[in-house]
Amino acid sequence: MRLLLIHSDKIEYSLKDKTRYAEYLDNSSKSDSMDEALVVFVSIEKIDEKNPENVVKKAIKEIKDVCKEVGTVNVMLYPYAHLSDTLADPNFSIELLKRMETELNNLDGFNIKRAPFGWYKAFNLQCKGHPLSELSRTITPDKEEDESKEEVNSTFYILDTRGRLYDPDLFDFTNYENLKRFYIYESTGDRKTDNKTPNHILLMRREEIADYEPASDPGNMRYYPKGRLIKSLLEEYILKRALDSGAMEVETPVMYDTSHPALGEYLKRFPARRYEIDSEKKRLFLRFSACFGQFLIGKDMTISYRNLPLKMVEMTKYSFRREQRGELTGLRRLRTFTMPDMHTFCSDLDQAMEEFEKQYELSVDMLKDIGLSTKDYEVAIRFTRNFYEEDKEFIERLVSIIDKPVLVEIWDERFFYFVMKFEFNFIDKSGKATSLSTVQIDVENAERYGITYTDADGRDKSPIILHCSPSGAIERVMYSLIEKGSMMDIPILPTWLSPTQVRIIPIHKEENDFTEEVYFKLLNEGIRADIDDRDSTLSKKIREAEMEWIPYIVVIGEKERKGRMLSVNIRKDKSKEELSVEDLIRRVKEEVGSLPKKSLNLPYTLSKRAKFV
RNA sequence: GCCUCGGUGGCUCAGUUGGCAGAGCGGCUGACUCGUAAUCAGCAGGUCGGGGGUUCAAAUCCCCUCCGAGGCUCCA
Repeated sequence: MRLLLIHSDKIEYSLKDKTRYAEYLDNSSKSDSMDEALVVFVSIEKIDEKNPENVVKKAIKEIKDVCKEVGTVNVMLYPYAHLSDTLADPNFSIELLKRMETELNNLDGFNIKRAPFGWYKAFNLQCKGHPLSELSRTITPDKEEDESKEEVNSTFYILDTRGRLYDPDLFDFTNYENLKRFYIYESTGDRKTDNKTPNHILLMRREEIADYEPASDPGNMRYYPKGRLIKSLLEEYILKRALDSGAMEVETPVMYDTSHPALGEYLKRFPARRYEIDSEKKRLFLRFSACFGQFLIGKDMTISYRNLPLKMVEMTKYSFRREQRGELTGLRRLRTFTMPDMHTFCSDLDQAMEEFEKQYELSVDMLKDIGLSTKDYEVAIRFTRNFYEEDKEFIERLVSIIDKPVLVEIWDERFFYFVMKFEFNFIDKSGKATSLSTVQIDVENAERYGITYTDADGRDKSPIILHCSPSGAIERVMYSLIEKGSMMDIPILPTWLSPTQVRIIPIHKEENDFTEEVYFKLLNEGIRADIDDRDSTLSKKIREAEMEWIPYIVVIGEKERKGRMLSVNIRKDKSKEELSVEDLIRRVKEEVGSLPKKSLNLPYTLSKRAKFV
């Protein structure tokens, strides 16, 4: 809806001819006028049809606010098509205008008039000409409130490793502080925090990992070289593990037609807020996961029961969710993020559960490599009551894999498109829970998308689909690692993810040759090393290397040069050791193991490095 | 989106009842040639987030707006 608001000394109009869309009027109202009035010229637009209540509400608020500002209570609503080139259907527009009129009339102390719709009119308007006397407003509807906003009836329990289900209020949370915080976080509205900026936000900037980009939309970050490196390593690792587990990598579009039948239905069941963009003929939305892309591929495939379980994966760069402004927090919650999204078509529930368990174990294992052990997150398993009664042992097995009590949520009946899901939740210092890995058993979408496989009996059947993000969003993994670091006595990243793995600090110029020799040996072994060649003191260089969380700091002075040994500060255990270059190489390589290696994407001498922050 | 709080050199922040925009770090220049968490001195650097208003005078008061943090809500 477009509004042009003119604060006038007087407005008067008279009707001339009808257009095709003229609303019916008796003869009494062929002309009208109003003194000292806010004239509101209105164009109702196509997009308003999506959520009329909401547009009316917002428009009324605007008009009310402007009236207050200019100090008038007289309002003339004046339909005016020329403010927009995407007009709504005329019948819809008349209804909407009438509604605005009614709503305004319901406000106390206002005098409302409305000019008729669909007539050629002559009008005279005397604008007051003060600074606020001419205003325009564009009102767009919020996305229609989700139809699925009804109450979900569910009950929380704690399930321990011996298969005992507890009422959380009766469970002894001693030694399970985080589980307790997670339960409180999930079950109550109690989200009290220390009101401080989260550690990872301070650190992501100080460590030159990521930063806000005010020139973009909120929740869209920029990544500096170190951040890009960490992110890229994680992406590579996570994708590789998914492929190794048998998934086929695909790539699907980031935008889709809002009016596609299957997508429209799904949008209602997954009510994430979308970014929308206009193309010539279509209104498109940016994907919030790779579900549609992979389902649409699946629909066109010819699948035999012999092919199942069948997995597709995509590292979605990007997924978009237009989260509410106040929900965005650093790397924890974004509007644009990177997420591995894997879907597995399974023949039946038995196969789905078998796969579910494998993917659960895969997730545990991946997080471990990434540097998050089972101590670092809490497990939630959620399912319908039926499901639990029929498959108790299955759920108990999941608990035993994690080997500590988990939070269980039991839904009275199936409410979502899935019958079961788990998530691993990182709990940060301020008690906030953030989901990382998750798998859902979807019993609805195969049918909706027309995905079928041919079973042994020759009949086409709908598969059950697993949705899996084995690590959760990459940015969230980074958030968790940084937050975890900030809670450690000596913050550190896993060696394979540390941008600089070895910092070499020569003390005098005389050590330059040996320093370079060490550097190139490390480089040749695929180890990310750099040299602090700046004109500064040793203490200061050590301090700065420590603040960068560098796992190995090598100091080279006269003694080392002559003995061809290295004095190495090992951050992990705060120790200092004398190592040969070969020993150092062996240690680093051992720690990195088969995890991805990438070259340092910064100049290898610190004197060449500019500051990003 | 709503509520609360905030935005001052690249960074972190001070700036009193409205009255000449400051410090530390970083950068640059020079000195120091250094052995494990900040060597010393000098110099440069600011449309006080943006727009409008009040005022003789606005970083400071008012309005609008953008951005950030926390909360509500929600999630990968």
